[in-house]
Amino acid sequence: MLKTHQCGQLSLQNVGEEVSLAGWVNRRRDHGGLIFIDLRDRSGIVQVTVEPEGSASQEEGAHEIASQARNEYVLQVNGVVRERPEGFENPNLTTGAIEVIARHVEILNPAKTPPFYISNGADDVDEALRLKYRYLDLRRTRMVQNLTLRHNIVRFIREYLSNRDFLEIETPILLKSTPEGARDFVVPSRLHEHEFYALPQSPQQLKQLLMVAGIERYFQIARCFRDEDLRADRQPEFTQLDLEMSFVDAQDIRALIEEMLIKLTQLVSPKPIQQTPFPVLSYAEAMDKYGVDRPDLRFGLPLFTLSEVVANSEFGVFRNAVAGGGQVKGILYPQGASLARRDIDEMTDFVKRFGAKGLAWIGVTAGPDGEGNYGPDALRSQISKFLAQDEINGIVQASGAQAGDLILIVADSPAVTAQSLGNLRLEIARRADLIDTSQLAFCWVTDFPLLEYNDDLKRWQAVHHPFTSARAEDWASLESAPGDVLAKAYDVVLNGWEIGGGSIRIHNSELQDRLFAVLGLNHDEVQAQFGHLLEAFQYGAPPHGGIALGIDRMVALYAEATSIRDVIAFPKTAAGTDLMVNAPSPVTTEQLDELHIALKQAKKAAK
RNA sequence: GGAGGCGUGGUGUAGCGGUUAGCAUAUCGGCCUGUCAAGCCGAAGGUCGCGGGUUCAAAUCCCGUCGUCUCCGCCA
Repeated sequence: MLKTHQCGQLSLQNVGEEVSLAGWVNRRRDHGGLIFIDLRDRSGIVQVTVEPEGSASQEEGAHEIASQARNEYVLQVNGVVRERPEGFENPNLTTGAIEVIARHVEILNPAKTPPFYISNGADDVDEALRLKYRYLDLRRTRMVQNLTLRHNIVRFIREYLSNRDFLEIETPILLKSTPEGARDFVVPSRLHEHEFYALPQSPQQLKQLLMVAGIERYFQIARCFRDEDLRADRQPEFTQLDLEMSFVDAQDIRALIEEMLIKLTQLVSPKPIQQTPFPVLSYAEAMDKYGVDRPDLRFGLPLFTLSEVVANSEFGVFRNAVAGGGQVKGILYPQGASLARRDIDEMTDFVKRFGAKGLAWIGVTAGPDGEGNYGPDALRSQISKFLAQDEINGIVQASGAQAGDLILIVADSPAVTAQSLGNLRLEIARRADLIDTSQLAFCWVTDFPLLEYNDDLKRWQAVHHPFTSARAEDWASLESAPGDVLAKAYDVVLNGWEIGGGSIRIHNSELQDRLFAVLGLNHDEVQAQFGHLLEAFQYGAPPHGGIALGIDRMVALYAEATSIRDVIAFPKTAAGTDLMVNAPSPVTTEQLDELHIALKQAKKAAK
């Protein structure tokens, strides 16, 4: 070993010891006589002090070598740990009470000047540059911390589940394409002309087959692949804690995961959990109150329904929305009644992104008059003149608005209303700074619909996936009222991010056949896609269910990163490219020939 | 597939129709024994992403294009 200690671990305990350190020059302060070098390794930073040339503390030449060192040079330093003289401690450094007086300094490797700052904590470097030089970006303290946190989280999960009799089992990466769900990444087969593997979107079918195999308790830290467009919280390849159990019901899995998340949080986060046991909301409740199926419970601002109040209003926008099967719902902007018109216009544009045609607003500037009415003097609104007095009173009452508050209203289809107000709720919280970031707000969302109607395909589709079981009492209405059937499915949500979801599966091939029939899949299609699974279920499949947690998102939340890219060592850009290795890239004609592949004219080249 | 933001010395940015393209920091040289965002003096460093257009004149306005970020669609 070139080193006896890690830089960041030295303390007053080590005073007097002769140590060998090796690491990178974080910063150098050359006073001509004295030279200070902040030496950095993964553990942290320690100050190396090189005394003037000829000092008894050092070998000949050490000062000269130290004066040649530059940022990011790789150094080995031998010297004695010394308590810093009084008044020269650095409280900003964990090792700030001591310093290492250099006896011998050696440059193990010089370094080019890095293309961006590594040593200053600022996070303001162009991300494309960080990604191109990711190996330098990862030297930064923040990134080392994120990778360490990720390791600790995964290690805890492995231990927790192993202690509960789970087996970690690997499943294939080269697998089979299924047209359902996300777009697959496909891999051409050399040995089988014109045939392809697909990378798994998740190990879903394999973990169910492991249950048929009698494994009973399985987990895997699994890489998953989906060829869909990216977002800040979505990468084409991502990591899930994939888990499946036999002989359980939804509550068992939820209890297991909830305990794991609570213990994990205690281990890796200084923040308290807002509420335990985790609140449980039905999907219907979540949509009604928050407009999303992954509510951020760190703040209030519930949506309220005004459909009944304005169903017969003179105001056509409201009346027609209700008459057409839509909804009129609102949200409160606390102390927003005096917002500039420009702010309101910005929020109107904001909800239009989600399909809303407009945003009605009523500023409540004063309390009601003696008869309980909110008259013109108490309101600031572009629509109040179209509304009857009792409608206005009803709206204010339903909103719970106090003087000074602003009521914002959307009238549209239930889907558009929910989406626009659900997102507006987050926007208001950001604008008014209402998000309590000192807590972690977990919750469960349950009782999802089993099926949703796809207007484009004119058929029913599985909301979760086609192996999800309906609630026992709902099987009877599968064919008669598919849209009303609720699933034994559950999502776990943290601070408004869906961090996981799962379900109890169908283990009975008769019920599975009925579901496929409702999904409009004919026998041949089912056999081609899922035949192996259905056949397996005929050999004594245990009742089973599971869950998958998004590791990248979890780590990002604990790390307070805004993008999962910051907790992935080598992530891809929003266009799915890797800027460091330059992927994807063309392959040679020889490679294509072996794969029996001919390329069509590229779209770009055709122009 | 669509919408929007950004692109100026290595890095971060100012400039938004006429500037010698400014500042900070990094880099290089000199001085310096207690700094920790060290300091002081000096130097070097720019095809203003790329292409076209408008104009007497473009970093600046317009169009296209490339890269990147965010969002919508998409993500069982």
